[in-house]
Amino acid sequence: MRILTHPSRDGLQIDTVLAALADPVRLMIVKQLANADAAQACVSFDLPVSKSTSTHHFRVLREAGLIEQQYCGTSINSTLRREDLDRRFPGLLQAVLNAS
Amino acid sequence: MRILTHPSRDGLQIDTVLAALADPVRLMIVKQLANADAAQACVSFDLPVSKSTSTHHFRVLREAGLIEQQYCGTSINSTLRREDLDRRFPGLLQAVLNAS
DNA sequence: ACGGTACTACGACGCATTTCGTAGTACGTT
DNA sequence: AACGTACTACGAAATGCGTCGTAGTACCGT
Repeated sequence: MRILTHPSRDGLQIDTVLAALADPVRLMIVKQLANADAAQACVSFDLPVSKSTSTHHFRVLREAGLIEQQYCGTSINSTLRREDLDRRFPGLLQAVLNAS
Repeated sequence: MRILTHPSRDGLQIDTVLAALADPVRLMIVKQLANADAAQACVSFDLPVSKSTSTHHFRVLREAGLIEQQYCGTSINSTLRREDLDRRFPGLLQAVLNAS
């Protein structure tokens, strides 16, 4: 329960990334992260689902390589992997964030 | 069996578009369409699934607004809705096509 | 040590999606 | 009219996904 694994930048797959973004709840998370200046604890997100469902979605995002999560006390701080995403799939993140 | 309905450009939803792109078979179709100079009949696609499954995926793409399909004899010619997509979600299609 | 907070693991349920085969329709050709 | 081609509709099976509750772990504060 101490180490969270993340895929490397070169390991990001377009299929996985698109699938991760294709869920409305996860899209909310990504948008809230994009608008945040600092890292956010999971608990600070405003999501219309239960705690365990949140955990599930954060895990999907992390395993797809969209966010980075690290422990900080009892919390987990999440950040958007902007730079890695922009390098690997230029324009993708911005296009999704601009939408709607 | 004559008229195929397509969503309007303003009716395109980012969730639906991303979900449509998140399937490997459908991504193949989109890529093959992007590389084609002219409209393609469904039969000319090289896909690792059965005929009825192809029909299903083409329908999903059409209903998401990614492709346009029109009857042409016994065939259906499909084209990518590049312009509509670029207007509605600038940069998205290109980013996906560039990936991998 | 105790309690509280933040998150996870697990199992379960319901629903959507992917897949296919079969049967059928529409159209062109002979 | 008869046939072949291209695609669709429908139903069925398998799989996957989103959702949740419960029980549990890890950490911090008192």
